[in-house]
Amino acid sequence: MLSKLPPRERQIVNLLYEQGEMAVAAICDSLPDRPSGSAVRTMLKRLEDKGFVRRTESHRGFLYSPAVADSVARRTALSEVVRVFFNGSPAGAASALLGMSERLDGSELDEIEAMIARARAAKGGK
Amino acid sequence: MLSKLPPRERQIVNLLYEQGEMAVAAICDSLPDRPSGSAVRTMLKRLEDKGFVRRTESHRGFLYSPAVADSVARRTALSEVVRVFFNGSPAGAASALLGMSERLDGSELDEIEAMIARARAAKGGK
DNA sequence: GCCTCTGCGCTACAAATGTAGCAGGCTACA
DNA sequence: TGTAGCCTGCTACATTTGTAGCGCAGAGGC
Repeated sequence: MLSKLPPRERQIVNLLYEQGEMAVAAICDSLPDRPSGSAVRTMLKRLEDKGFVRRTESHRGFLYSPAVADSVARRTALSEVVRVFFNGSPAGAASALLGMSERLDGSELDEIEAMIARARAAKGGK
Repeated sequence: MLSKLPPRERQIVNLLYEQGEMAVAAICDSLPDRPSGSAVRTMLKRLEDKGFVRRTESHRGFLYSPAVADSVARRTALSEVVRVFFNGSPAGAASALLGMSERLDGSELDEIEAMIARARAAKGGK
């Protein structure tokens, strides 16, 4: 559903997913072309209305964070990429992903191998 | 750079990446809310100007296709998802990808395992 | 207590986006 | 060969986005 957002709004939501929680000033600083605070506040309002962002009162002003759970947003984003660019094949996307990273983290590789093993077991077991 | 496109334009480009090459009528049919042909043509013109789409004359009208190579677009899209949702860890994303697919294709799993092996070798070899 | 400094919510407005209508050209076929 | 059907390129216009300015309210310093 993030794909329905206009470019700037998406940038903001992306930032929030990256950082988890941000104040307006921080958002301005992290955004290309440094928009004014009020510009960002307007977007955040719209995003809040659309249900993508929620805010919590903090000691100094508000803190904004994504309203859609990370896990859900991740799933949606991955699904879209898989559908559009990998002909619906998650394994194909995973393969490309591993291929494009220069150095891979050992423990994560372990985890992936374990997943493959499990997948093989499930398939063989049937 | 697809992230700079407004929602509708992105939908169209996504379609083109999925299908490879499409006529205007087919695009209309595949799009939510069935926009009119002229609406779609306007977008395609804009996308062409922006350099995301190119068109080739066909026997009957034009055929539209993505102007940015699939491989490049894939990379870009994956990078963004990885950065935004997986803290920059491609392996993490790959892991999530494998976890979310119900049935995995055997030969692709082989390929992934081979990649892991290569990655391990490269790391150990240094 | 007063004054600055921040941050907030309007309001306003230019630019971009999303959509449709219309007239013209080319194809095919009765 | 006339005419029905597509497809195209404008042009026009409503809506949405992107951006900024203004005035107000609470937090601290002096």
